[in-house]
Amino acid sequence: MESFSVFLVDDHKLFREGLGMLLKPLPFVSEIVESANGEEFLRQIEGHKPGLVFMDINMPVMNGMEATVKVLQKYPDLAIVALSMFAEEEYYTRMIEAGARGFMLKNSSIQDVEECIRNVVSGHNYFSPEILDGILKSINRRQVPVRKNELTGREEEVLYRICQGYSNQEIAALLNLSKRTVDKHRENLLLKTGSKNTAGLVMFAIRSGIAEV
Amino acid sequence: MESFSVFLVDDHKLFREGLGMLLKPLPFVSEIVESANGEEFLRQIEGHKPGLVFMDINMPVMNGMEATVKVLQKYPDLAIVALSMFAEEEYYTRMIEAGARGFMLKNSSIQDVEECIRNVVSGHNYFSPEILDGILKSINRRQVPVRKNELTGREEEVLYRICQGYSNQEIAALLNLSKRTVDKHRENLLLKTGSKNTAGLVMFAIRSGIAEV
DNA sequence: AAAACCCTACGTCTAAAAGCGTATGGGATA
DNA sequence: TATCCCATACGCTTTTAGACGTAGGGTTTT
Repeated sequence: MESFSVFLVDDHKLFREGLGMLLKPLPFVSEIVESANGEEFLRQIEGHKPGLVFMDINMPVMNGMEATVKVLQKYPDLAIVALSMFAEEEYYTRMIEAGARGFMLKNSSIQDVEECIRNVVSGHNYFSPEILDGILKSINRRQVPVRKNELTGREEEVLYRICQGYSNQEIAALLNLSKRTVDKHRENLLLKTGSKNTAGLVMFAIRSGIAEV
Repeated sequence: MESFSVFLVDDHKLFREGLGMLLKPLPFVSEIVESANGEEFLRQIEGHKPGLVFMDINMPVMNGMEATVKVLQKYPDLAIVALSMFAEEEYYTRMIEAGARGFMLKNSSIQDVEECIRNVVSGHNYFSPEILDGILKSINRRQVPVRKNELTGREEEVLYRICQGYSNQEIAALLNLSKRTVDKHRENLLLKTGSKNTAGLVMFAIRSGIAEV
């Protein structure tokens, strides 16, 4: 295997640096470049094309899904591995759609990472075992052929405010809308996210990065 | 400075290993021991007393606050530094109460960590700048001298169910209580956590580790 | 023994959320 | 052009949550 440079995109510096130290000794890693978020990554990649990217999902400014979509428009054969704390369906389905070749949980070992790299740079995929379990499960309970998610901009905005503790009335005032409009957005949010109440909406928002804990 | 062993307590293996790689070269670090959660840590510390502990807060089985309280009962002079993703008041106040000597955010640099270690092992404290800001702010808005938090066992249980999306009625059935009792617990939860509605409760629960994302 | 705290439980009232349906104008898209 | 999706908005009903208050029986702490 030829050696190549690796990009680490994650907003937590300690994690980036630590992972960098783990990767540096690997024989096929020639260089490591760090980015704190998707936007910084898109800037740094110009004239500096990596062989592999480890991409966090939840990041400020620009998250990993957006960055993945954008960078693959320009470099369609780039190997991207998503990094996440959570084996959450919403995450890996979106990242797979975005074009990521692998999905690793942050509680993996460095041996797993090494195996992942070998697979991914040779054109294959790699998914943490927990993710594979999740994928199989989600295939089994696929009663509805309809896709549920993908919120509209307004829905995300309303959801974000809900997580901040605002009531529909308050959100309406904030966004200059009728209270009944916000009611409707909330109704659609419950439907799309498959939640049955506010608690479910908040959990969804955090998992999908719309709200931060 | 004499050299000493360092414990890393965090449920994310990659983070542990990475931080370990960063710490290993430091001259005063003689050995690194990893634990995946508070319980494992308490087992491993027997006959293996470290000079310093980096303790994650959100962990399964036993979280960082509980582990800190317990280990300090036995080794009151142990230096413990909390590690967290979030500069959240609930976190650092609890960890400070528990007896931690420092609080670092996971987006710190290894230089910060080194400074932190120097301070803490010499008996001083260390807090990330964001934390210090938060502490100052919280002092400024201290209208109420009353302590708000510390939930009872029942309250935590109810809160946990709320995060799972259960209504009060359903929780009552689940725990064999009157619906009105659960109403009351929920009311007290709002009061103690300073939330104004369900969304706030869920956010609190996640930050404090009562619910997992 | 007294005080403090916890868990349980009830009553009443208002506000908010949730579950339905309908509808219109605008923009993108097929 | 016709179709689809989005954002906007309203009506109606039921369920749930939130804001007060009170109170007994139990345990733990002082």
